[in-house]
Amino acid sequence: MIRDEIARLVREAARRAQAKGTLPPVAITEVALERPQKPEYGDYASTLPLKLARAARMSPMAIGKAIADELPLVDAIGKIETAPPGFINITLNEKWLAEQVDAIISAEQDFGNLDLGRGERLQIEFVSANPTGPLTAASGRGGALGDTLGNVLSASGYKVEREYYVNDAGSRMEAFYQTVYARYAQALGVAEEVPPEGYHGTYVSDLASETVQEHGDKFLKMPRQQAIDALGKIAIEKMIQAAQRDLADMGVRYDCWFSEQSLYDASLVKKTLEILSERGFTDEREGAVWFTSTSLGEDKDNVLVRSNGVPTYFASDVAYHYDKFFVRAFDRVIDVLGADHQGHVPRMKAAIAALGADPNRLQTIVHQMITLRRCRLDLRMSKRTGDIVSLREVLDEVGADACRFFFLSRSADSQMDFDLELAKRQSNENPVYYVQYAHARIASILRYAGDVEFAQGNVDLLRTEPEQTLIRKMLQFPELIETAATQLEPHHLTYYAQDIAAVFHSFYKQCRVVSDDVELTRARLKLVQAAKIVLAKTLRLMGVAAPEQM
RNA sequence: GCGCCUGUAGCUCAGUGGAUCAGAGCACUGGUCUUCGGAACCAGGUGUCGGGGGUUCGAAUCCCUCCAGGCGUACCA
Repeated sequence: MIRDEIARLVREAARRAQAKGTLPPVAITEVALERPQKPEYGDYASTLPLKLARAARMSPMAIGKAIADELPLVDAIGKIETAPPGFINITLNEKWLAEQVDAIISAEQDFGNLDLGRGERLQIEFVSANPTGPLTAASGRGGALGDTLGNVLSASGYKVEREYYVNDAGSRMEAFYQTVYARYAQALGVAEEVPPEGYHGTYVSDLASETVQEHGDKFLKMPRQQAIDALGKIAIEKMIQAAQRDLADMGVRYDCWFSEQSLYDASLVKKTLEILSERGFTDEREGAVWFTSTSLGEDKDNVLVRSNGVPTYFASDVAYHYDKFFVRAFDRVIDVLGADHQGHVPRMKAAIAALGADPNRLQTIVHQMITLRRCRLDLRMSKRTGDIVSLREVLDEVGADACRFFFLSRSADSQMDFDLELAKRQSNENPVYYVQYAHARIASILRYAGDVEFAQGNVDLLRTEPEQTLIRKMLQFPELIETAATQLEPHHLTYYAQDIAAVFHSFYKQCRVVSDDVELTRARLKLVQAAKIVLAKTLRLMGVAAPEQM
């Protein structure tokens, strides 16, 4: 991308200045170009002179001049200026900018794609909510983040696999199974109590009656424990399918739904425990098996196998990550977690190190909690009490597009309030509609232009300020992808989408596209076409629809 | 107690390895339209960047500390 190209030129210019002796031979630090916010400072600015000043024992302005003198005036660069206290400001060339419209059109949907990943195999795991209840609105945040990040990383040259870890094993299962059995029995008029540690939400009753409809009372006729297991499995299957539906309706797709139970079935949990043990990272105390993470700098050890012989969730999760790093051997793994699981991160990293892999191959995105409100009241989010707002409800009320956009529009680090009533009431003012409207408007212009043939349009005519501003904004797109991919911060997309929509609307207001001037019409149709490509791609990465009309 | 995250305009929030960092949207007020979609455009900001210290030529950004909130800190997941 052009920014990196210019950074390279600046670095080379500095080296040339050193070769000539106009700049002392000090180490050239990384040339990071900034994007000035004021147009008069150009498109890119280098602070290299300020950074070198101390070591070079020269005034930053003099360094700036020495470097600027060596900068070649390539096609892309229109103007080079040094500005106090020591900036090198670079303005892109108008003609070159105009020509980029053709470049965008020919790149089409590949515009902005990068090759940061070089084909590296990367797995991103997200949501992975317990299947013992419906997905909550909170899962929507993980879904939007994970899916969008997956899109961005794919566009950045990674070979991405998306995965949902299904916790279909472990101690919560039994409580859920018991609950299903009780509700099933109740649906058939048999008195059974939901255990206190069971799941009290009404959805279990719904599941039970559904099962009665499909299977009748046959489970009451078999041995109790057998019935509990059979009913439980049916119910879990239904819950998983519901989760798949919810996420699909939000535009989230997975390559793999990975079963926790399968780790036990394949004896991978056992094997992983053996490896940890062989490598000297386990200890037996009070009848339990511990992972001695303190030896790896952790503040505490963690139980792998309880004194009753049952492995903990942590044990199977270590096995799961063993599978990720050693069996399937992904180069990189990203786990998207809610803040309520943040404590899991350090011990998981320790476990990966203990297994013999570089823990830096695991990255985590810990997103903060969301607080749901309805009519100013906080809503609890617990599956066990059943007092939840489901993702389904949010999708139905707010719509998938607005929902995704909203979840994405804040950095994962910040908590967010989600007032359902507000989200509904404001839906017409939601930024997502502003962005989609810009896309629909573009589509409309292209429809209006009808059969005007503009493939041969001369983009060199696009020299006015609104046109050039739009082009500049489009050229920021690859930089945006890079930021989102390297920082793992998809929220920047929503801001960019609003920016480019605003710049387009402004251009539209000032520049008549289809007019009597045939040549200008063709050139501007090309610009509009390019804007459509960029806007549509931005929306697609976010998983938001780019409507032709609305 | 300890750990992670957060505190920026009335509200919701951006601000990518300091300088060219005081920003956007919403809300509010006032303008713009004889033609391509007005769900639009243009104009309007006196904010101790939670408080206080520190480093520096320069800090919303880095360090320390205090305050406030969220989440962790289980032989739960």
